[in-house]
Amino acid sequence: MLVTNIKDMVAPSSPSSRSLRTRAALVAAALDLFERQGYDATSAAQVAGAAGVTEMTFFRHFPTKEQVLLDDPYDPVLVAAVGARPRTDPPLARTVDGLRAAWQDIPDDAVAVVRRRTRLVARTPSLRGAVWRNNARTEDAVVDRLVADGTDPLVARAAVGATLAALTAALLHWADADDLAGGSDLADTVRRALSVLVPRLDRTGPTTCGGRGA
Amino acid sequence: MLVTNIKDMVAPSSPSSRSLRTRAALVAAALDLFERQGYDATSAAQVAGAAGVTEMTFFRHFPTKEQVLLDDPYDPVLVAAVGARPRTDPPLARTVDGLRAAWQDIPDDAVAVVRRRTRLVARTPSLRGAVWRNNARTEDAVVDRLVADGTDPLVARAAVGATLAALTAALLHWADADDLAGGSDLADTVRRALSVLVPRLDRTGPTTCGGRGA
DNA sequence: GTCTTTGATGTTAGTCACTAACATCAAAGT
DNA sequence: ACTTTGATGTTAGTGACTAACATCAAAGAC
Repeated sequence: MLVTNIKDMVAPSSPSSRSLRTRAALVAAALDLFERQGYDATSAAQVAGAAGVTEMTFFRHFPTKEQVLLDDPYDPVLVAAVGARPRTDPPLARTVDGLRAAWQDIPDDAVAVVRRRTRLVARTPSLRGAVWRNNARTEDAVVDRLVADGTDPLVARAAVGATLAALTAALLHWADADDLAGGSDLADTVRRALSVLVPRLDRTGPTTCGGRGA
Repeated sequence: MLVTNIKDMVAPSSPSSRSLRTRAALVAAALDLFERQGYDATSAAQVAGAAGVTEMTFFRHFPTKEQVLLDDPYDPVLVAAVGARPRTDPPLARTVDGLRAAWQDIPDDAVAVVRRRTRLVARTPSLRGAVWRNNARTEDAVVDRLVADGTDPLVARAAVGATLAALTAALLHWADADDLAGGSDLADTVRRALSVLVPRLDRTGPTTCGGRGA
């Protein structure tokens, strides 16, 4: 059992192209079936079958049926965006401004897939819990960053939890609306929801208060 | 099938004392077993058995295994507290002040049971989703109240979602701490978390900004 | 080109949350 | 006593997972 390559010691193995293809097929089949017949009415075995694979293989790629819908690796981006805000800002302002920056410009193709998934979540009550379990990961990551900069843990939890809640409200609201309406712009919806927590300064017109500084 | 009593027309039936006893036994057995051997390691059938009843009966009283832990009917209290705040206040301030008022003074016996349950949730990752599914009910109720008063639906969702997130952060933080420490006061923890969103005015010392008014 | 290794997949069998259909029991009213 | 009706039990089934073990297929060693 000799190790023939350093790479094998670093990680168990980088995912093979075969594995990646299977995973992609599962995600595609899941989105398709969920949209056509509903999330609850679709079994994991059925998704696996549509992807030309076994139920067992499905669960080797995704720990739960929900996770096939929610496997975005955006956390590092958010953590970086929040961390980039001045450490002198209060925690809530740092978090809100960080998320604001991160969601300012989203590539159009990303918007499309976010929309499909969020629509499914919005109209499937049993998936709400999954969203929050997913948010928990993100929350932990951002909280760790704030705490590392000296923020009180409770304050950090409250600030990040509240901000992610507002963001989630925006996403669900946006996904639930019809595309036809003119007001269904994702970035704008996110901005409106976040400004409930921290008003923006870079805006024409009067603001309620001086803003976020000490 | 004649109706012999007006009461029978109001509700299918008021829960009999027998039903109430069974329900209480299930809750007690669940809390006990969950604390002793963990939530995940305890099956619904086991809880039912400890309560002297069948698994089927368990699910007749609680739609899911989680709900045996989370059956508090506090929603109307919160809705009333938020509704009681002046309609001229911005939505976030109304919500935060409402929750603040509702959690200001909690009877000591209620604190004890909230603590037991919240501790379980805090140390059981698989229960996090349940908390949010529970919060969703409360969120809907409070949002409806705000929207009825003319608040924009997206703004209402963001405000209420964020506030409940901060409150939940406070509860989890408080339940996770050891009782020994002096700072483990529930009401104070809630106040600290909520003041991240809206600073209080009734406080000595300088505040960052004018507060919540227009 | 064989040989070998190793990760990806299949097979089987089992647990547990939950549901539906039907039978029974016990209390409460007549 | 008789009847009604809600609470409970019984049985059987589905679907989300998990564990143990067997197999297959691609990538490298020779």
